[in-house]
Amino acid sequence: MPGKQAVAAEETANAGRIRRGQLLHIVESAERAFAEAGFAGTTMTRLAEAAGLPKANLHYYFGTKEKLYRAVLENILTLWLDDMAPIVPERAPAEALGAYIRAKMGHSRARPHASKVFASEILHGAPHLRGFLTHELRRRVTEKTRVIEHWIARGRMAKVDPVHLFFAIWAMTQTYADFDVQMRAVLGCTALGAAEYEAGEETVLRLVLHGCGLETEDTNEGEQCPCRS
Amino acid sequence: MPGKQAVAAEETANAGRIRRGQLLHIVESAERAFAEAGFAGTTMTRLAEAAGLPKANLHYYFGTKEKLYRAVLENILTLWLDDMAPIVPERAPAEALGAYIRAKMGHSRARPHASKVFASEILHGAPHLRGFLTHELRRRVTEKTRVIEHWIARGRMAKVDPVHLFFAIWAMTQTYADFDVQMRAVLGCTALGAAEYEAGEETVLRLVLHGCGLETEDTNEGEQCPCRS
DNA sequence: AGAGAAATTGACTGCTTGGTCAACTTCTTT
DNA sequence: AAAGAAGTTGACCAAGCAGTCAATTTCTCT
Repeated sequence: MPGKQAVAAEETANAGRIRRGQLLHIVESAERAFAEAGFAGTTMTRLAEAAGLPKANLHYYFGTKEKLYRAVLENILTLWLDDMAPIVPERAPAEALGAYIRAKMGHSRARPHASKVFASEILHGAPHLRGFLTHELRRRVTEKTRVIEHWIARGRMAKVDPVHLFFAIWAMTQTYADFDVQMRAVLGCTALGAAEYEAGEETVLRLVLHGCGLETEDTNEGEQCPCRS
Repeated sequence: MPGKQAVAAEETANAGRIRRGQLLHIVESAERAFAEAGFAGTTMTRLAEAAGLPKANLHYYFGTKEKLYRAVLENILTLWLDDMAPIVPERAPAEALGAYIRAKMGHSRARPHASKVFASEILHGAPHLRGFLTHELRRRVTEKTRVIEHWIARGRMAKVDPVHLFFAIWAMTQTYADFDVQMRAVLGCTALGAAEYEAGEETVLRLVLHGCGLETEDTNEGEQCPCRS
């Protein structure tokens, strides 16, 4: 029996081994390709080149370009929601918002292609993400909004519109992935390095924390910031 | 002679009257169409429909889809730079930055399609805007950066990285045009109205002004904010 | 009014696109 | 080892694409 079980387990572990590997490989290379040109601007031939496979092989696994694109999007969405985890009522507002901003900036740096695919999708009307936006995201934002309202009610941070605060944080953090070309042009550098990301993170932290009437960690030269209007 | 001049003037005013009108009409309707689907996602047939003209007529005026797209982009770029006009050393930082933010928010509301076309272009590597970014925009940012450094040196505002401050302002203001679909989904409304734009503007003003150690206008319940770390 | 320039447009074309398919190879299981 | 399942692939196709063109109408100026 144990032998048979082991064999069965080995079977299931083996079954679809190649499949799983190829699915992941194709989705990952497609993320990069879609980020460069968007859904409409990316051809199946280009996606095949990016994966180093013949076009027909991609169709074997995903059927259509649209289904491959959806797979790429879905791979990205989890990241999006998980970043919000630090925002819980028990934590101090400055600490929670700081952790959130750091997580978002980290993702902008580590997964710029994911951010670009997401941005391009929303920019063009989010035809493949309506459900995610109006259900999963909306629910999560409502939930986290209540945490912020709780902090405000307790006088732990300034009175700021929580939803617009999220819009601001999303915009400021994602811009480091989405608009990197513009930043590189303005800064006159060929790539955004650690220095630029650190300066960006510091700026975003400063604007958000001071805007919420909270002190920044790197400038605690004494007492708490009294901006509580 | 004066008669001949008048006639000549009338001639030049008349010559190309239809041309000018059609060029403008096509560029304006194309802006909307390109905003919806990006350069690659917008077909000449779609652009023709948007303008209410046959496809061949668009080719008569612009030659190629790419030239029409460039015309749309160039129409947008002037807006971009002109918004920065309020930022001059003579003005008070809070007033100047406030005016800049209001101008940018105003454009996001009045010309959302322009913002989306610009965003889509940069998102996909800015193949048609390299020159603008590395020359005109870079020069302008460097110039305005000096104004902010001047304010900081005089102790008129907190020490904030001026370039990243611009990145933050661009991101927060343009997101109201570019990501409106996401906002509408999260807010559960069908269109962003005056209320949403006012709440957004207030939030952006708050974050930027408090982040720069400047008081907000709507909350001057006494003295200046002492955040000057 | 008339002649030449400017503008309009339906019909067309060569090419690229997403997607199919049948022949083939490689794995997995017994 | 053998057979069936899973994976691979070059050749192919219909549809849609940007762009052309010649015939026609409308405009402008004298």
